[in-house]
Amino acid sequence: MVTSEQVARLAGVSRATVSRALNGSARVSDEARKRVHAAIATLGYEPDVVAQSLVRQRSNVIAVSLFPEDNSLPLSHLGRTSQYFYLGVLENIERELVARGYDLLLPSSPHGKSPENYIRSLQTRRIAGVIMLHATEARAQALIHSDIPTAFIDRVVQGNHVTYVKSDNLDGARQATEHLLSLGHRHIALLPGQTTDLAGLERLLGSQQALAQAGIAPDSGLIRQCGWEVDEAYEAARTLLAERRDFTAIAAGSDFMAIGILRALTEHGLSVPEDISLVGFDDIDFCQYTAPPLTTVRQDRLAMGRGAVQRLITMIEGDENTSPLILPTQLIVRHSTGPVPRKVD
Amino acid sequence: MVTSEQVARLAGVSRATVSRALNGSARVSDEARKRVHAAIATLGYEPDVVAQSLVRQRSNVIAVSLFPEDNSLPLSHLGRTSQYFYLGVLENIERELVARGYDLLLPSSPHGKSPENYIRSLQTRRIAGVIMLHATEARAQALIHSDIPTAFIDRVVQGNHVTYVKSDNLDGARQATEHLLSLGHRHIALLPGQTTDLAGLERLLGSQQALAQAGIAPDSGLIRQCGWEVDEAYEAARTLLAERRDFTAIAAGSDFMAIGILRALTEHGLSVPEDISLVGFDDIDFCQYTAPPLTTVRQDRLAMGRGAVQRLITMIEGDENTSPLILPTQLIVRHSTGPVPRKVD
DNA sequence: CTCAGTAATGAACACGTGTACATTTCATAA
DNA sequence: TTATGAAATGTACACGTGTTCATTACTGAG
Repeated sequence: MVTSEQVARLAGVSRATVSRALNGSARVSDEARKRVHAAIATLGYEPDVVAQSLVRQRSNVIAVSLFPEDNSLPLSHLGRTSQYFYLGVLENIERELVARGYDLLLPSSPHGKSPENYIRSLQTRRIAGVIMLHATEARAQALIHSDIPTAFIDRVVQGNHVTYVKSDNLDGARQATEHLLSLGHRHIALLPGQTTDLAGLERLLGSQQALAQAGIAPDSGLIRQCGWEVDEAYEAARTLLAERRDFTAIAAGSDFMAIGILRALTEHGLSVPEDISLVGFDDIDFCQYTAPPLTTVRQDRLAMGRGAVQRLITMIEGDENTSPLILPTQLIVRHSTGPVPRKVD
Repeated sequence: MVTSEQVARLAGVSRATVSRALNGSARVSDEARKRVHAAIATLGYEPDVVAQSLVRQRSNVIAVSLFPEDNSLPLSHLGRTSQYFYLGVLENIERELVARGYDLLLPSSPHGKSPENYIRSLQTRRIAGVIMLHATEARAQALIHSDIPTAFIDRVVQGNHVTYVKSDNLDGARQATEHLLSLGHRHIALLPGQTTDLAGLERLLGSQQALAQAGIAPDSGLIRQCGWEVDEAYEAARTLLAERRDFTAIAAGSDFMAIGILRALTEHGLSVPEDISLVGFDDIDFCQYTAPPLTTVRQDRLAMGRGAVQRLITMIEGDENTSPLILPTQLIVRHSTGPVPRKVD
């Protein structure tokens, strides 16, 4: 390991000058600066990140929570399948962090700890900030009340050192529903996902707004609340079909849910989009490969990751109050939606 | 921040005694130990991980490479879709690391750096060890020749401080092919994936072994080499169909490839498994939700993650030569395979 | 009682860096 | 020439921990 001491010796200056030459802030003569950089290049010196973290009282590490916090449960409250969406966000978070000189730590702490211990474990690691993809209520509260800068994804929060990034779920659901309406559908079943999650609730409201605007009376029999998982949507769709409800289209709360619904429809002898139109949400990679390829609402994973990092770093660097970011969504029309079938029976 | 100094003061001992009481090795009187633990509980003390890393000359951080190293490319050489498989492995790596008191860092270093800088950046972070899911040749070589303990996944390596974990791809492909043979198939097309990757090569060889053992002459016209991506497999399958080859089954190198193939078959008016049987590889979550649900070969992601962590930690703790781990694979029969169709034409 | 030996403990240094403060150098104006 | 100030640099301390080495307390044998 080559240290700044060796660099100083070779450059014929003191260690303090080396440090100043690197961190730029203080004034160093051009002469000395040049010699220092030459010595660094010769020796291949890189500062010891650990020692820097100790003396600066802060590391360059950002903790990102991707996995469920309780490892006794195989599923997170948001569902295993949501990880596939968040993986895309994570990848963009990673790129943006690296570009800005930060490291990414997974997970934020040992599982199963109390919120207090969770915060403490972040502190003993000198974590500079946190990005929350999956957060339990307890941890979210703990972070909000701590002074650790945190960016939440898909969760609305308020306070100092805290902000959030989310998609405009309401508008996305509205777009999807309006698309179905424009195809002539009037009886549209809604399976918006877990409405105790904000995302699910907003997707439900967005669809309802579009229906109301089109002058369609709400039919509570066509609204089904269920979890985010494929199987749950599958079961909900089966129930809906068994009840012989009258509908020609379904708006799903996520692509994985749409996949479950698609399966239920197919098993029931219905074809998509000839008999029933189907819209998903998220635009995961997989959508293009279902049969038929899924019409869906795209969430901008790149902007989500970048936006979270950019806002988090702003907070870390001192700007305590950072405005949240609401990202536009975009309807992607593929082949799971079509015109209303003519009534045969 | 509560420090060991405060604990020492409250317990009425010196800081050295506190340290010894925590790290166990040296002898401390029961009396003192008890007072120290009481003080720790009262104050809620947790050791400063950064300071520990500095003095121990080693952190408790394991770097895991999940994402492609060159962020100018949207795809890794192993393909974007392989991330979905490795995400499952990563989750198990994370759990096992946390259970053993280690942290997980993503990524291992800034992108686009030379192998020398890559190693140096690991060293300045005092990284205890590395798990490689996606590795370019240059980085793999750099790690092998460094003294940083490294566990490779799906890559065979030899040397000190280095070991690997992989599935028995050969046997898996053999199982899949034997399954097709047992259903009466004699004309089996092979799309084993990227055969410049070890996994692809082994899957090809496994299938060929099974065919040879059944006394079937190799038909090079039924072997198609292509990349791991859905689209590549889709195109390869289309070409195969356009050539009007005579086959009743396809063994794919991955589930995502199978999805592409399934699409090509469906578009060509063929149904699975009535006309053509199809086997995948990996058993990603998605397999259950294709139409029809995919017969495939399961790789044990839990054992893969655990095995890599367990072997890595063994190396970190001093046992330089650790044997590799070859994991058994398991055929999962769903509904994409069936008996040979009777010849109609 | 004395001496040796051992268990327990504290003082002090080391890890590699950033930075406040003191010191030196040098130019400029009175 | 001398005083003044700014610019550049070096010295020394701090960050929080682990660990060596010296010191103290205590036990048991002679």
